Amino acid sequence: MTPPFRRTQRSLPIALLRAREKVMSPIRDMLSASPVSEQKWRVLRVLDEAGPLDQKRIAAEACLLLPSLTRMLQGMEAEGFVARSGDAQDRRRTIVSITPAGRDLIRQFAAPSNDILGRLEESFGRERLETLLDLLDDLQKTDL
Amino acid sequence: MTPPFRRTQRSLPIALLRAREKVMSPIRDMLSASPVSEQKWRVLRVLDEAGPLDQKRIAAEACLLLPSLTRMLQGMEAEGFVARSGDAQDRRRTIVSITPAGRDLIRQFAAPSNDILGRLEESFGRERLETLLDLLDDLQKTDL
DNA sequence: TATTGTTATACTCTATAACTATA
DNA sequence: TATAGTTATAGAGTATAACAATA
Repeated sequence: MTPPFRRTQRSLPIALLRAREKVMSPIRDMLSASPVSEQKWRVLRVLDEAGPLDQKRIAAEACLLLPSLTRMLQGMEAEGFVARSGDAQDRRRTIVSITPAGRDLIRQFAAPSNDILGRLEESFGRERLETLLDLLDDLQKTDL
Repeated sequence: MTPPFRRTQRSLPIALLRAREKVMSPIRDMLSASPVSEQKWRVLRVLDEAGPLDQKRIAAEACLLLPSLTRMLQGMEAEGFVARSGDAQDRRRTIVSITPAGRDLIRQFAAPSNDILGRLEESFGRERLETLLDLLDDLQKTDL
């Protein structure tokens, strides 16, 4: 009788999780010295890069649910890291942008974050890392 | 001034998360019809594959913290999916094994689970999936 | 002294549904 | 009617420390 499943080593969901835990471990250590959670950090990274976005888009980009995001943004707005304003074209929408304080936070942790990923690049190999990122990107775009 | 970070599309932690969310989405739908959470499902998969393990090892394999695992195993034991027994050699340890009911649960969801991953393999490509799994496996083993 | 596992505790995020306002 | 976002609520998992038993 053949086993009903791929071995967990060959299970894509578990492999993705294990790889992510590996990479996130030092980043979590870094973020523990910051005023934001891992999830809030993702929101800041997305806003810093993409510019102002509505909440639905942020939720999709940062892999969060809208109700979770609402709560997080309320906190982050109170802490001064993001600002929210209504969309004049579509008044159902709220446009969220990163503030100077939010950018300062990002910059403050840019160095340690890049150190971590630089070390990874060194031991794992730049070319293989590029290949991995390409594959992950394609996977995300694959029809299921 | 160059941007201080890689684009989030090229950020490994976010790429891993997005890819995982993509793959997990249909699997979560599947598990919603089961009596176990995503995390408990991981524990069952690990036990089914590796055989009886102590809790520290399960936690490492399934990417869970020991206190979380303790609570989950108490529930799973009450539900009859796992059994726990003391280790005669080292009486600090608890050995956990999957029960017949646990295996039944695994088998019950083997087909839909493999369907999902089969569809993925079809659209993403078998060879690229193998490459991706190899890279993820290597990443997990990389020194940081 | 170090390790395995448990308990306690506080907190955060997840998940769903119901609701408001706007389109 | 559908969509964007909020609120409410329940529950599960995360994280840390402190503890017990054993090594």
